[in-house]
Amino acid sequence: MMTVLFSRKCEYALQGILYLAENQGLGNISAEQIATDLSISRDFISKTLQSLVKDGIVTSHRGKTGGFSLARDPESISLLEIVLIIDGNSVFESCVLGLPTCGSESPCPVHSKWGPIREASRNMLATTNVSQFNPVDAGLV
Amino acid sequence: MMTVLFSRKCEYALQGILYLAENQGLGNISAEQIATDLSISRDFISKTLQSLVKDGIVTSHRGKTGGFSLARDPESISLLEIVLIIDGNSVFESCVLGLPTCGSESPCPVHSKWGPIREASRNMLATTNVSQFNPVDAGLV
DNA sequence: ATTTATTCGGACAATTCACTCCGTTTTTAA
DNA sequence: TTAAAAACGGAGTGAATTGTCCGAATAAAT
Repeated sequence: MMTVLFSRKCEYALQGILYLAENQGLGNISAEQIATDLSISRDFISKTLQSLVKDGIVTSHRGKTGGFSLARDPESISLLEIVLIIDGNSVFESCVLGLPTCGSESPCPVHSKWGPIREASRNMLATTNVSQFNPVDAGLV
Repeated sequence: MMTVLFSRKCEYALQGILYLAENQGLGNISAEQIATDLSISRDFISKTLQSLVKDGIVTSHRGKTGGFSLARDPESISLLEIVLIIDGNSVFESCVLGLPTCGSESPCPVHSKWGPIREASRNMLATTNVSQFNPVDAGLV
């Protein structure tokens, strides 16, 4: 497995959203520019952002001067929301050992130990919204 | 991504090791029986355990009455050791957003938040040894 | 000795994931 | 009106992972 916790597509979605948040107010930003600045594939980040358009997180405009921008108030967009859209919530509910029957009724050997860690990671993502990374929104400018 | 944190092979390795720990003292246990009890593929768990044989975690015997058993004192086998053998340590050092440059010098937006969670998960695995799951070793019998 | 039951090794098949490519549509600028 | 630049859609490619299969080697039981 190459990725840590999330799929590649999810990682790119998070990177892309954070990039749009950081550069909010600059109007439409093309996939070309995002890809260049993040050093990732243009076609891939383009497709990833397109799927976020369908979910109402991002808006897009075609044609010259077209591109992507945030569709909503950045304060209302948590990292968790992005993760749930792309990867679903299986990360937060599946057994870490892969046991299909693991649960509160028939817990696996590390079930109780893993629970708090899983909750902490979920909570971290839920309480982190993308406005914290815009210099203006975060009061850094 | 189907798995939570570890590769399928690593999940099976952990399941297999825990199974051998639980049934320690019963002599050799065949891949057939392990696969049946864990409801997974016999050939796959067999191959996975074979790789653990090479690392000195598990011993194997061919022929009739052959099978697998723990090679070492179960107290000396931590879950972390298994994970490092199969999946390596990239899980514990890679950026959760997938940014290749992320580190203490140029941290990603969630670097400081993710650090403690990563340490907690690593610590959980490091401090959990498989003897805790043998009824005799754990003093449950 | 023969049969049976196992690990072992290698090759192979299937699936998923990550990415690429190409043509179409849309929109702005010249 | 034409050209350029962008998102969009769909198909296709490559690699890694996952899982299967088969035969050989080994060892115990009969």
